Formats: sequence, structure tokens, C-alpha cells
Amino acid sequence: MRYTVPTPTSVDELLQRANRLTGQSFAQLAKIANLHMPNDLKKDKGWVGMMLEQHLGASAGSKPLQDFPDLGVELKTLPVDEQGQPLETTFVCVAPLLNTSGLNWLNSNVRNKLSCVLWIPIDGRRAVPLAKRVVGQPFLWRPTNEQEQALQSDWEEHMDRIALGEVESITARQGEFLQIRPKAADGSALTEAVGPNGQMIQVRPRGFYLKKTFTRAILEQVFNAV
DNA sequence: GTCTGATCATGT
DNA sequence: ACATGATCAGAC
Repeated sequence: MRYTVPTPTSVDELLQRANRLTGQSFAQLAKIANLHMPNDLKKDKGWVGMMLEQHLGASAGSKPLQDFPDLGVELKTLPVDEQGQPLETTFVCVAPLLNTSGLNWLNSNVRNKLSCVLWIPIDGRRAVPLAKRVVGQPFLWRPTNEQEQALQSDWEEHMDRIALGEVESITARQGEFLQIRPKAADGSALTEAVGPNGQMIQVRPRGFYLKKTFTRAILEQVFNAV
């Protein structure tokens, strides 16, 4: 029997539900959801995210949509260390490599996903057994004008390179806050892209990720506010 | 293959 | 020590 909760019908309801998860251990939450409790995340990298989706009633699926489309809210876990600092970059979405001419920041998938995020900090310390790690304090976030401008600037820089057939020259060092890195099942996954001379080439699929400096600033903005 | 959910683990 | 590039699992 799968554990399901109804999709929240308001942001308030979602936040109330999320707040109830604060301080609960992964073992407790896995038991409630009838989920197998892995020993670590080596072969279950998305386990915490999937589990929290179930507890919050996120519309499951592999569609490139927000987790709560009716509320316009995206759910993201954020693994942090003992000092509350992000331990990992944050995957946003796949980077489009083909037919990019009609794309702009305003209609981009990155902007859509990041326009309103329910961040859930989670204990990411590898030294702590997964079952004993706990959920942190969730919070709803919308980018400030400054943050959005910075993201737009990075996004446009990346998309210019992709459109110019330079996807293979993009490294994770580019972009101040938004980077592009491989995103694939393994080294054999290939997809089409535009090459240096305008020809079709096969490349590793790429994804947009938020650098830790960006998510660190969000955490500071929220938890160290006056 | 596409997308979702991400973290791993090696190079520097 | 830490970020980059690589990889893991599952739905479709």
C-alpha cells in the first residue's frame, strides 16, 4: 500500500504540512510512508526528495512542470552540513540544446522553476546514518529582483553559447550562480545539439544547477535576517 | 531516448 | 578540501 496525501489546495496548506515535517527523522518519515529505508544515498540519490514529495502530496510524475502546478510552487530539498551550509549544488532542469531560437528568460524553464520554491533544508551529513538525519525548517522563497537579474544574466550567457554551437566548450566554471553540467544516467547517454559549424552533434545531456554560493545566500537571507 | 529526484567520487 | 564531471534509480 502506497502512502499518499491529497494535493494541497493552497500555499498555506502546503506550508502547514511542510512545517509539520520539521525535526522529524528520515526513519520516522520513511515508516509513515511505507518506504524502504536505504543505508545511504549512494544508489538512492533522490530518495529524500521523493519521500518528501509523498509527504507533501506533490503531483508525482516526470513532467517538466513545477511540483505543485496549481500553486505555482516548486519543491527542492537542500542538503546542509552542521553549520547549515549547502553541501551540494541544486539541480534546476535540463538545458535545451536544440531549437533554442524562440527561448528567452521570461519563458524559460529555469525561471519558471525558480519563480517560487519551497526549500526544505535537510541534514546532509554523510557521517550521520541516513535514518537518523532530520528535516530542517522549510521556507517559501521567491527570487529578489537582484537575484533574478543575476540568474537571467547567467542563463543568457549559457544559452548564447548553446545557440552558437559552443555547448561542448561550456564548463561548470562559467556562470556566476547558474552553471551547466552533465546530467545523464551514465556516460553512454547522448542527445543532439548544434556543433561549431552549425551541424548536428551528439553530446552528453546537460542540466542547469544553482551554485552553492547562491543557495548559501538564500539560507542567510532567510535564517540570519535581522 | 526523455524527464523527474539528486549525490557521488575523483581530479585538482 | 572542494567543485567538476560522472553517475544512480525510476517513470514513461
